[in-house]
Amino acid sequence: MAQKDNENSGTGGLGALTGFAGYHLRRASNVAGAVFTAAVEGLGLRQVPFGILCVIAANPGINQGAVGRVLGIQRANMVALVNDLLEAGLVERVPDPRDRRAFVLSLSPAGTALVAEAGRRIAEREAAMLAGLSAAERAQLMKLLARIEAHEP
Amino acid sequence: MAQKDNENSGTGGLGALTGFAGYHLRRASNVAGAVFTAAVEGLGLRQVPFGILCVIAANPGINQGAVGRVLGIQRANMVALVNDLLEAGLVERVPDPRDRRAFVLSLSPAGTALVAEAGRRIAEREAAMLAGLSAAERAQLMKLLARIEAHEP
DNA sequence: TATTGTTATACTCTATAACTATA
DNA sequence: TATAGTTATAGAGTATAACAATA
Repeated sequence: MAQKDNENSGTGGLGALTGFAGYHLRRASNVAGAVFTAAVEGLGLRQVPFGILCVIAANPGINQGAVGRVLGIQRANMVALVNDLLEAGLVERVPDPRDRRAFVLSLSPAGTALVAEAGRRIAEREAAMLAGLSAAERAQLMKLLARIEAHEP
Repeated sequence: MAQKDNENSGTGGLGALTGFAGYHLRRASNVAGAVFTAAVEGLGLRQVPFGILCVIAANPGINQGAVGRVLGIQRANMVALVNDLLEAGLVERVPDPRDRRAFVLSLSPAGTALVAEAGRRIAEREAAMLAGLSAAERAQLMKLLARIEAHEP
């Protein structure tokens, strides 16, 4: 019998794992993470801080708790992340005059420039990553991912 | 002006992040991870060790370096992962008679039972996660993710 | 020389509990 | 009482460099 040299040809030997969406989401997410890392090489930027910068850029005056809620980051974890961005001179933080518990966040000129430059590079690399997908397939992918993101476990 | 209470209605205030596949892959992967955790509650199992068990189940006699290559796990990180599975009595490891550097891995009866039980639970929860997607959409999702997984950054 | 398994190490991301000061 | 920010801590996942034994 010349068929079936390999127990699981076509699945890479993944076995039951092949059918689980969670596994493929995690692997694909890791690939996208590597694409991100390659794209921003030399900029000293990682995925989560870049996300924070994008949210602040889109919502100047937002406070850090709200940023965390948008991105699904715990308040406790936001502290060090925002501190790093402050120390890097990418974000400015001033007390909120209407709520003395809170701080108002905005991007510095350097932060604005970095988001723009990183965004260009990431878009370029992601386009390469998705080059095998038609425009309709890319739109479909984003739609399907959005529906999974909306799921409450 | 009743329009535009929110700067970015529809995108959740994500700004430029909205257009990046990597962001949505990471968020969707996190949701799937939470679904996994809820599914296997009480089994003492996490995503990566479950993946290892599945690969060993599908490839009895495989060595740990090969498992790592299938799953994209560094050799160095495989050591502690396999040791944990050995200590938990889920995996058996015997020296490879044909290569004295290597060990041959297989599932113990407990490991086989755990993979079966966890697989059932995960399939059930993933079905709920994907309940809003048609069968065609689910197939499309898996196909698109597989193409991203195949990308070399 | 290359590969298997190993140790050591470090960083990123996520998670929980508890505290403070304001609201 | 609830919320904004904070501290401390822990665990999971991923990454690199270097080593010994074997191929």
